[in-house]
Amino acid sequence: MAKRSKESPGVELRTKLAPSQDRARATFELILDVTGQLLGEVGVERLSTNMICVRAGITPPALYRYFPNKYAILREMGRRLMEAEDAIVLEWLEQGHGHLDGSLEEAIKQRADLLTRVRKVAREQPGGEWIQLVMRAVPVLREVRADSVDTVARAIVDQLGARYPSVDKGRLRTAALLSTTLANAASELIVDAPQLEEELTIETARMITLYYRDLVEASEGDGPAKES
Amino acid sequence: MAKRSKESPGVELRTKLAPSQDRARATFELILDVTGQLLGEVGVERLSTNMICVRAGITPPALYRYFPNKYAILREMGRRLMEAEDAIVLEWLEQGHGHLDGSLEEAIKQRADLLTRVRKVAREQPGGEWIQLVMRAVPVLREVRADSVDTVARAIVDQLGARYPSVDKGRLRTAALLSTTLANAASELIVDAPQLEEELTIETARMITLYYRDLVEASEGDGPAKES
DNA sequence: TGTACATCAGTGAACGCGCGTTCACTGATGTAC
DNA sequence: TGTACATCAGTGAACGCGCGTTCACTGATGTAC
Repeated sequence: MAKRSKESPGVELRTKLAPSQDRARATFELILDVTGQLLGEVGVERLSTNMICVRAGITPPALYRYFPNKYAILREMGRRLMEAEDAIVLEWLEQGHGHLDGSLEEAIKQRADLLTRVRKVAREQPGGEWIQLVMRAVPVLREVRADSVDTVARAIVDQLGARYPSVDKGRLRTAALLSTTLANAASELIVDAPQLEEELTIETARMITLYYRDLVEASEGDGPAKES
Repeated sequence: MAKRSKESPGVELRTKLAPSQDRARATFELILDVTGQLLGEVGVERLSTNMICVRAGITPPALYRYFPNKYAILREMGRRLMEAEDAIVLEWLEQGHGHLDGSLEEAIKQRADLLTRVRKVAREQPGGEWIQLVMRAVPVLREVRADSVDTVARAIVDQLGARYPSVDKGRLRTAALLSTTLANAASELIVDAPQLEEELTIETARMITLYYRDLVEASEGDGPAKES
């Protein structure tokens, strides 16, 4: 979660009091939950603290007890989602599923599984599919997402860099950024075209896997993979 | 630009009067221009019609003469950007640059050129890099972007479908959606990491090209491209 | 186990502000004769 | 070329509303003895 210091001036994003009683914890969670619902229904720009309070059945001061403003709520939601997603990806990497030595189809299948699991986490969080979008569209929140992408990219570079030392680290990092970005973008595409979920998942996995393969093979001394 | 009918109820998105005099046209353009500037500075949610008027040096009724609300302004900006980008892609396809018969490196270079040109169009429009984001994050505007992606995807299916008839049309469409999505996502990544522009462009081109290659080769009777 | 007290959690009501939007109007531009 | 009139473009000032936020308060929960 890194650099909390570099926050843009004027907008406090940290949560305030941490709830200590059960009732309070329930309220805190309810606020996040309701915000997630509303995100999908009305979008960020029309979302307001008053609206959240009405839907949650609480009064504004209860909300302000925990959050200084709506951006802090969104940030907390984003932080949690990123954390959950990152955990899945990091675990997957540690288990060595990111390696490219076995069969191509097997590697694709492994990656498709990963994509499915990451999306499942997002779907289980109310409004989860919208939060990623919000993290990008709201300037003050971009950092949360950037941190997450950075964390994942680093882990990929570490893992694959160790396994395939001949691959240029810079290119590996670019590849990591791109594949992470494509995976996220594909998720958002599925929100618009849910009937294509399965195909999009497998094809995204294929696209990423083919690319890493080429990257690894090209650097292993036998030149660009398959020039024709 | 297709289905104008399916607009969400309650939010009018069409522009109102078309300006007929030079002064009016200048005002119209100024509004779009200023909105683009502000988009990057404050984000969609804090953007307001009053704010636009102040920056443009006009009074609110002047703005309301042409636009019913801020979403109509954003829609017009989005519509223009999508139109300009689509035109470039469609022309590129018609010139046959999307074919995959020549050398791999040549195909990648052609595609990188395309990506660069598309991005250039976005950059030339004030706030252009933010508009794509807004088109996705604001529910009422998603249709504009979806239409554009759809247009491009269709063109790709037509072109490649004619050239490589053995490729399954459904898969081709999925591929078209994915590649378009990746290209867009990469553009947004470059906003955050401008120093990586060149690498990200070439690697995005590589990723897409490798994928199409595999798709085409796999269906041309010799099975999956390179199983190991 | 009961009670007094401290702390935590949430309420009711209101505030000032900037939002989107509109009214009745003035000034600029174009056009007919 | 000049003038009268129609239309177009933009102004000044205001509106009601919902926004974010805060005040002084009540009720709920936990704790010490």
